[in-house]
Amino acid sequence: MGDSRLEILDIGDEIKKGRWNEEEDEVLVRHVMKYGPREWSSLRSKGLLQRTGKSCRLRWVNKLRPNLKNGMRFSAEEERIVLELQGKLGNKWARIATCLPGRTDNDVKNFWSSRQKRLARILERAPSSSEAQNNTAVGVLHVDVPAVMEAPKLSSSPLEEESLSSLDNNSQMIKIVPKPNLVYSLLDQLDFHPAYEKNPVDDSQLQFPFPSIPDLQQDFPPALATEVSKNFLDVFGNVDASDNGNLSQFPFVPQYLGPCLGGSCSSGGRGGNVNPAIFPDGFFSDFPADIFDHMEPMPSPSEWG
DNA sequence: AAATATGGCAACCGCATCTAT
DNA sequence: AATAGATGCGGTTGCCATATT
Repeated sequence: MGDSRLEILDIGDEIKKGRWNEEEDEVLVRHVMKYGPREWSSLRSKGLLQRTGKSCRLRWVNKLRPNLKNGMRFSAEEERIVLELQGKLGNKWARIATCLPGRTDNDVKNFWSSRQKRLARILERAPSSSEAQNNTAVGVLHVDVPAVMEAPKLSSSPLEEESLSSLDNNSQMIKIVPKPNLVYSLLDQLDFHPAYEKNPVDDSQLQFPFPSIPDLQQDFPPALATEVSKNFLDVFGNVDASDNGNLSQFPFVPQYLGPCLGGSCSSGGRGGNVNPAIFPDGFFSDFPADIFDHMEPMPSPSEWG
């Protein structure tokens, strides 16, 4: 293939498709650090990448966004949640993913479809109904066990070992699976620091030291929270570009509380994962489940005035 | 050892919805 | 209100690694 940058130059205005390389990831991450997760099309219009805006967004959302559980198998609990919610909601993968911190709609979709394929094959091989009548127990075992109760394989790959080891024992904080390259070092900055502000920043500013999250919380008490850049919240609260409505809930019902608290995934808009890096599992378990039901949503940003 | 099947995943496509003008 | 562009979602495809025959 050769140097991918030359490749991009060679193809002129053509759209590049297929796998992303490290250089492209780097450009994309820098874009997000500067402008936030939005204006995807500008990457192409500025000649930075030969990718469509959609492709850029997808790459960010599915692979580069902080706190994704890349390389980790679905846990038994995650599997249970997917099964339950798919039963309730149908194929609303984005909705289901909001209840699974670190998982994307694509993850959930892929998980479900491979599960379905597996089930279909098992059913294919299962004894016919007449055969099953002769040996019901075997038939049931073959079909039901893998479909509903299959135990998760734990730590089946080196990558997964690495991922699991990155879980904090007490807080279950999730960190990016470490990869020794520039993209991930940039992402490390994104993970813990506000790498960009309302206005685009110079590349020279995209480096340490940034204030830590606790520092920011001190610096931006709730009453001043609207001063915190939307870009910052987009990343740390996993808010997507169009999530103005969810963002509006900050600070009283922060985005990273997610739509699933209180036992309901049906309220709330798109996006909105709990950010485990900020609020570890169990953080809210001390509160009554319906505590947030009694809070009124904040007006949307357009109404902030 | 080679061929085939399977699982897992990344990324594209078309359509729907949202937002800005 | 109409339109275009941007974004989001769900379905689908194709590639690659691994397991099985």
